[in-house]
Amino acid sequence: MRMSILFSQTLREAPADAEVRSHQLLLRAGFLRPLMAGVFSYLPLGQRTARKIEQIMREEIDAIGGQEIEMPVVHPAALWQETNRWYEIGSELGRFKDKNDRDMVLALSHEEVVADLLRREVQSYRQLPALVYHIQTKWRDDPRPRAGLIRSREFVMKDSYSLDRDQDGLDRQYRAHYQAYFNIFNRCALPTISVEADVGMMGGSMAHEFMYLAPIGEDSLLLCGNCGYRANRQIAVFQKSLAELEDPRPIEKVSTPDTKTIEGLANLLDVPKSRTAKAVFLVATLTEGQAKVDKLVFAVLRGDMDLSETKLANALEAKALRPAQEEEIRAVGAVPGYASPVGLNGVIVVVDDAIPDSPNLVAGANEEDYHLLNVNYGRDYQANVVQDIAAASKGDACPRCGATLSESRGVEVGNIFKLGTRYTVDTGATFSDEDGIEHPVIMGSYGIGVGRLMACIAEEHNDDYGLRWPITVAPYEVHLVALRGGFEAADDVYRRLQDAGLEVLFDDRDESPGVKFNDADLIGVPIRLTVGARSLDSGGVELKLRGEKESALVPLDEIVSRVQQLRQDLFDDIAAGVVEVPFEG
RNA sequence: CGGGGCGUGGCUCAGUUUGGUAGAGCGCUCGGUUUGGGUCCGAGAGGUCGUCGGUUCAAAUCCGGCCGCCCCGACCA
Repeated sequence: MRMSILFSQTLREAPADAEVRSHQLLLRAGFLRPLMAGVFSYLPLGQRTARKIEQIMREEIDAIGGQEIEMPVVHPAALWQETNRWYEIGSELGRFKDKNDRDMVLALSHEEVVADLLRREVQSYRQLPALVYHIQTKWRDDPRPRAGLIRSREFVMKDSYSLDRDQDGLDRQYRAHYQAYFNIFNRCALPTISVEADVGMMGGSMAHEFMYLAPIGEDSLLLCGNCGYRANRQIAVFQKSLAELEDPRPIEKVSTPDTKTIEGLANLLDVPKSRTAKAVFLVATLTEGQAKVDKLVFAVLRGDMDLSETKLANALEAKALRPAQEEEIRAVGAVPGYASPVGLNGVIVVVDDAIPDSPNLVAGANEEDYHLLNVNYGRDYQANVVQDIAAASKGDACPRCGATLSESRGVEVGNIFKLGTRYTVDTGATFSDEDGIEHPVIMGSYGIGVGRLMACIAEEHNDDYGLRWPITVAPYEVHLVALRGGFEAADDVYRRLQDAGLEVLFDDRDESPGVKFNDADLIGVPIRLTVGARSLDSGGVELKLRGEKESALVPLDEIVSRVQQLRQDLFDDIAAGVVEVPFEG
């Protein structure tokens, strides 16, 4: 491609509303342009990198038996009503009506359509297992898009769907994806780890997320340096410190004026936070059939622990949780800052599983400026649910080995879900076994966001001058710069490199050397060639890698073979990083 | 959805406090100059100051509504 006709320009300065490094660079280098919040156009360079990432995904999913298909972006709402997701998912799901006033859905995922295909195409166990996938646009009307492609509303996703007759088959395909995903990320030179994850709106029984560790990441991860336990904080478990065993003592009301926080309470009464009970009020949206009902939920934890809203939502099978308003809390007779489950009616009480083993806690009296001493679960109040609803934190004990957990931030670049029969029962997607008995197909679903992956690669591979693409995903392999006195020779080199099958971005513009070098650094193509009077006088073409300072001078007649060799070396370097990863889960 | 910030040529911003009819740099066009790390000089094009309404002789500037964008939180590839 000749840069004189390339349909994009570099920007000297980043647009003011880009804060994240990858976002700034992708805009400045002319890979992306914004259309509206969370929606972007891909310019030629961005499109080429995205296509390369997609091709890597294609190859790796094909290698584990995937068959590429393409499913529609617009679905009839009726199909989503069958699986209930029409009712369960909120504003994130794009909805509109067609000309006949029929409800329509913009695809945010394709489990429903796969299930619909299944009930049409698959009747027999002989047709299983199978694996289908596509690479296609999704619309998720994210409440808060941010950081460019890291979190957008419209994005392209590679989503695959495994179809099996039994759990063993699902396990096999799940593990195959686990390795394929590491292969994909390694081929993109993006370091990632897998973590145990919540199943979220996909449903199902098991999920892993693939995380690129970075400060800009929005997920908190808990990691054990000793045994390798890794989990998203949403669902991470930990060994809870045990309270001293003591006999329950009688409840005692004490005056605690102006003491609304656990911190203040522990100080005032001179007890550790673990001897207090914390009350958290939330409103949970529960589905009863197709109807949504909001219920006030009272979560009780020990004062030294934080609530995991994900764990709580899972315990209640709630579709949404939000903090309760003060009026809603007072309406049930509780007093914010002095609340406790003692004596409350008409709320759903969920108690963390550390509470029954923690006797004689300090809890609110549901009366301004008073707390109760020696509150005991079972004797003084009951719960609707007793379950682990506490969030693990840095410093907590690893659930497996007891070592100290550390915390990191990560960007979720991919995930894999064991869906089981979550979608196939509702839709009647069944097959007949050898005995003619019908069973629902067992599904898994597996997604990687193309744009987010591209942004993470950009986030990982850049320096003060611009992007530094790994050769596997670089928009071009070679950036050829023509300078004064070298245009003719460069034109010849350009043709010969192309004839040899190399991908070349040729800067044939009438610009000063400084502009060209700066643009080359900004765009970040891995191999740079410079042809000018000076290089020709010294004997040929200057060859330099984007990541390195020093350059080499290569005679004109050797340039094609040298570049081919260098290109191969760069590919080999990345291939060396594609390794077997033992499955942990 | 809660909190904060911002909307002025393609981009970065000044001008708003104290109303008087819009500016700089970059980019773009033309001419010259320069030519190995964003040359320099000159000329030029380009803006209903997000939008609607109000106050006023007069509004980018003051007041109100709406829209959009960004950041922080609750949520996701």
